Amino acid sequence: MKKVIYAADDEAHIRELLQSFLQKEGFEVRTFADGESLLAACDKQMPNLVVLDIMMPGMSGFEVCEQLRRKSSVPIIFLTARVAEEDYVKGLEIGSDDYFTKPFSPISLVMRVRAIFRRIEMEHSSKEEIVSFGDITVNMADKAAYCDGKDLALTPTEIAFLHYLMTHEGAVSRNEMLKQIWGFEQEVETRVTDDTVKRLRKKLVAAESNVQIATVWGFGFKLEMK
Amino acid sequence: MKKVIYAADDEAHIRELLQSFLQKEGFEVRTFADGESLLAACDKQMPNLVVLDIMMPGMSGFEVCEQLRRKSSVPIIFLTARVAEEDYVKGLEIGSDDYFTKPFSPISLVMRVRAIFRRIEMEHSSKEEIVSFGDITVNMADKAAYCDGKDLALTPTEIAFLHYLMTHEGAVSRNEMLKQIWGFEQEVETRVTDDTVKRLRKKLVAAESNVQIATVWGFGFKLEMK
DNA sequence: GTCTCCTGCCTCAATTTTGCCCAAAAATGT
DNA sequence: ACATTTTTGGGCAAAATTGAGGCAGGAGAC
Repeated sequence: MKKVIYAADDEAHIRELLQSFLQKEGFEVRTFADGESLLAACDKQMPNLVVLDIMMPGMSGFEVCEQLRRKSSVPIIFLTARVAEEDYVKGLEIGSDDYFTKPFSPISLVMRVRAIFRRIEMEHSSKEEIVSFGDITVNMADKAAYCDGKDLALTPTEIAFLHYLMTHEGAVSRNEMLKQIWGFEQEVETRVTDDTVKRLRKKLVAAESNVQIATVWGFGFKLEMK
Repeated sequence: MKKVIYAADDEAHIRELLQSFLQKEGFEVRTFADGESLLAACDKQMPNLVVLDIMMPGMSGFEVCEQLRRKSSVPIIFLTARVAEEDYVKGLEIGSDDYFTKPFSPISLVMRVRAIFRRIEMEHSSKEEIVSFGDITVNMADKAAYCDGKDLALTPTEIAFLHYLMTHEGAVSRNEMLKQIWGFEQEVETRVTDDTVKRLRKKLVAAESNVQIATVWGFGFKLEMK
């Protein structure tokens, strides 16, 4: 899914510059000659990032920013011809993410945009929810496991089992599994772990993963790479 | 709760500068003369933000960043004496958040730090009024949802449900929904979520949206694009 | 008062998961 | 080599979960 970027600037050649450089990076870009039309477009669909010139006829970039901030925390980058510190400070105070002084280096702008998106994605994916081993990735937020990006279609028990194996170094005993995943007190046959392993193995083989579940004889299981 | 900031720089006067300005802003600041000691401190307690000089004896700022990124997505600001573009790019590529070229304006740094924290808080408090996913845009101010700009005519419960799904990454459990949208204490049948999903799906299909609500078996739901 | 719409709940059918049994295979001990 | 213990894999059916249609009470509009 392409990231959508809206940009407002009254100077046509700046709009062209933004359009061409950001589009070349694979973003979907829409430019506007003034803040009002950008705001109107946001009401229909909020973009993933906004670039605002500060000095514009009609609403200033600051005013547009304030309006946007009532509805959304979409990242905003200001463009300014003035270098006065107070503008900079004011811009950041009302919630912008960055600013560039004209003339700016397009490559720097692109880099900054990518840095902002990377930051947001990192915040979202909150790291420890996603673990990987070999070509297998388990995403607990999605409650799903993937092999090379392809969904393995695991059931709740299977996901829990695999995730436990992946987050615990070395071999894991059957009793530990029964305690952690099935609940200690439950009257389940000790062999249920084997059932889950059986089904997991089948799905791993079907997906041609380079990961396999090895048996630790008389003890439990551990993950291995072929 | 004070935000904690760690900073590493081999130049004493830079450390003093950072210490005094950031402390004055109400942050808890600890400075280190090299990257190793900063990493060691992170093992004890991860700060809310890290400032790294790139050129340091021992580990470079980049190396410290790479180590940190294995454990955390803590925001990182680089300080550099060099203006070469490749350094900038490299720094951003390995997941930093920003950079400053020495000599830098302390007030600018402080502003940037506050902007980063503000951004994180906004992300967290997910009180977004306008959010989009695929061709769907939900505007909580209007209590309306649009598919490509066309009103979906959703009811209050449906709007709340869809908005919650859109503002929460990954799958959402039925219990979470019941708690957040129907209110925990209420004695509602667990299946009411299914009812809302049923009705939402019907409207999404009718609007020919590229968004669909996927079932996470035994857990809840999540948004997907076709 | 009447009408419409929203929403929770019920039921039945279809689907999926999962614990269990059993026989064969593998590993271990004597 | 032989007996014993453990693991494997197939198959099965009970249990759990979900989807769709329909219904009715209640809030709000007219």
